[in-house]
Amino acid sequence: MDQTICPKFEKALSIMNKRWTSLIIFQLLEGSQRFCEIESAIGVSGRVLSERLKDLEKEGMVTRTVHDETPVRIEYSLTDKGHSLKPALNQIQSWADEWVEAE
Amino acid sequence: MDQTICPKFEKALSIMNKRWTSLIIFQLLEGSQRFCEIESAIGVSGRVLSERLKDLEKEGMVTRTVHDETPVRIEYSLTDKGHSLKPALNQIQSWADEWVEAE
DNA sequence: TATGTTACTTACTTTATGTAACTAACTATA
DNA sequence: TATAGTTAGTTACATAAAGTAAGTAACATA
Repeated sequence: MDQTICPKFEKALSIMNKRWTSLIIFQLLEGSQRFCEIESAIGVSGRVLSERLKDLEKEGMVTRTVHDETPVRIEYSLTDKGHSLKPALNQIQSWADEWVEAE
Repeated sequence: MDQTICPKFEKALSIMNKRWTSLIIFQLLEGSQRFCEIESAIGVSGRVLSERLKDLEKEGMVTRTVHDETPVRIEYSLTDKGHSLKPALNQIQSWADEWVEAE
């Protein structure tokens, strides 16, 4: 285990490479959304979504807002840090458009 | 499980989000390297590295070249498809520089 | 003959994820 | 008042993926 790779870059990948994380952020780039919306939009299980949203909150990338309506409405939205991943995700999208074949 | 997300993008993420894949590609952006070099540079286990390199070959992103020396030397290098991920990885690097704190 | 080299593979353990049922805190309906 | 319905989770259990460490093939050198 050498240390030839930038630790910030490694940290970034350790966040983004966790399954579902990038898709959750991509989804939230469309605007704030509630738990069940994210769940059904990207097909992640509630168990993992819950885990990821907590991680992303800890990383300061996502904000959780409780609206005291009935039934309770909880909104997840991106912080500036979360939003700033947009160019990277767009680059991945461009790569996909050019290199990934449609199924 | 809706289908609101571009399938090409999802496919791209399913490749890139597999643990170690992005780091392997990032490492190979420096030039072709052999198995044990990649292994020690990024700290991936041989078991998984072997698996990932096979996947990446199947996806047409990595080429495996055998040099009949003693002991045998096997070089892994990026194809155009693999190399073209550079802008996306650079964007992640930029994001990391701006937003990830040094430890 | 024993040791060293690279590039793996195999067997086994630990961790991560998927699945589906369950809970809390309410409201609406019968 | 009991029953069912809502969202946002959590829990327990099963399966899949990754880590660990030893083993193998095919050579060469000491």
